[in-house]
Amino acid sequence: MLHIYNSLTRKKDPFIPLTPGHVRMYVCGMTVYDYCHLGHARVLVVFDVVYRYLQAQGFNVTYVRNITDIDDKIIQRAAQNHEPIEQLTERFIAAMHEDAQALNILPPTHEPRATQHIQPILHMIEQLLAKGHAYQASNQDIYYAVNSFKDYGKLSGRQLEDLRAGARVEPDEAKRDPLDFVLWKRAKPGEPSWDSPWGLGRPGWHIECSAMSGSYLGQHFDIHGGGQDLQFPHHENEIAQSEASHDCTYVNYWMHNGFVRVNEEKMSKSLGNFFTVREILARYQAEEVRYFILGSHYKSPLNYGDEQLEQARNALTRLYTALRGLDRQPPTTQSEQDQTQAYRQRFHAAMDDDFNTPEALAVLFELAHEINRVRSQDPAYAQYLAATLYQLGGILGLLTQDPQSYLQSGSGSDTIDASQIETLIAQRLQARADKDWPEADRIRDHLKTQGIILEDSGNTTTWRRL
RNA sequence: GGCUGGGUGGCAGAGUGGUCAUGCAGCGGCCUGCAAAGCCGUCUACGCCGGUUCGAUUCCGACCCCAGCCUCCA
Repeated sequence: MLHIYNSLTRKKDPFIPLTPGHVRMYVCGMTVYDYCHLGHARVLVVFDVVYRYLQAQGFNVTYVRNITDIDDKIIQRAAQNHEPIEQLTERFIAAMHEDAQALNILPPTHEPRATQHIQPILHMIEQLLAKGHAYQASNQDIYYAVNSFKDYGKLSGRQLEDLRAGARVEPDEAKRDPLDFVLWKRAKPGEPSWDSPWGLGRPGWHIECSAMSGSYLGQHFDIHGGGQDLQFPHHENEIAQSEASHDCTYVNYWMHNGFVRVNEEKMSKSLGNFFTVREILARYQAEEVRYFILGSHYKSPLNYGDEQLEQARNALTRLYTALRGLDRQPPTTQSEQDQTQAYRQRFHAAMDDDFNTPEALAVLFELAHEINRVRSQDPAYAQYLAATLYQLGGILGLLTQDPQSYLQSGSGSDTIDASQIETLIAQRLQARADKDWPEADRIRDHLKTQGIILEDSGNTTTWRRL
């Protein structure tokens, strides 16, 4: 049975969806004013695997991942660029979709945008006002009154007192309590705005997720995910908003993925030490990036570096090398299933344990090893194993390429093309037939300097890129 | 200061109260014209100090160290 580490209970809880067979999941997506960086890629990949695995387990999954397309940073960036806000956000939404597609991320069921859900947002704010959980301050902004919600702090394990002690007090703010947060912000001249009972304005950040998750998943749903840094205050505030307005539990399972680090330091926009997905994709294949992300548990820190990406490349090379020449057809007969059963079980046991992808990957390597071991003596068994490897890899969104094309495709600038390589291989085969070893070795060494590795097997030669 | 997570072999990274993680790298062998790939074998571990236990890297306690959140951030 699947167990998920729940940030709310701080332990692994057995996963039982509210509706049998149906999982409703919401993940905080991006604020679109810049390109996705590796941290965003991690969220995308991690929850893509959650989505895929739940589906592989037979659940019907409604997966919602929002887009924040209105906020201070967007307004600021648009002004800097002298660009209309909508043009800016459309540009980066398109870029995000490109990155996601490259990383083999399945599209979520719904991808709601804040600006297209102003009505439900207004409705929720009205409810909160009516119930006394929100108030209009002297500056006209609407704030959530944190002290009106007795469970505030339950997700992040904080006490209101402790939070107040460390809270930064902005002198010009009209809040009653420094921890109160804005639900509706009145528009300044020139800013995008929507009409509301409290005048022209725009939503605060936290309210959009409460409103949109409610619209698509209902007031109480199964899984809510996002980066660790959203646990407080964003998710805490979402709970406060949703539970106060609906008088019911908001979410059963909270999942938070760890950060990407560079040199043991958090990769973030404020530190400026981030790498965009497209920068990385210029140097490594998308599948290698995906493998790199899944190579550590989603809650652990993930240290970014060339060495790590190269290790991912080597690891994938090993898997694809084992798969070369074998078929991806899944086993169909009972006996085929039985022969590979132990591997499936171990893979699922790993994934059932809070999506332990590193351990699941280890099972893939054991399959690869077994394939290599038996392929000459028992080709039929090797074929079942290969099909299983493809199938399990597919649950992680890996091994979707043809082995030949993976092994022969480079990431960066290739200096030599396939037909040139083939020509040289033909020349070398002749040299080998003539037992002209120095010439054969010369060609092989020459290709090696171009990053091409030759592999002889009998009287055929295959090649791959390093 | 408060609250979360962590500290595993050369590197990355799982896990477990007493036989193997896994990948890369190393070493020896097989295969090969030589390689590559692969196979067989093999070496480097569990922050520190106590405690529980027949036995602890794994459980408990203290300590040290690291990262994160407490302010926009995936």
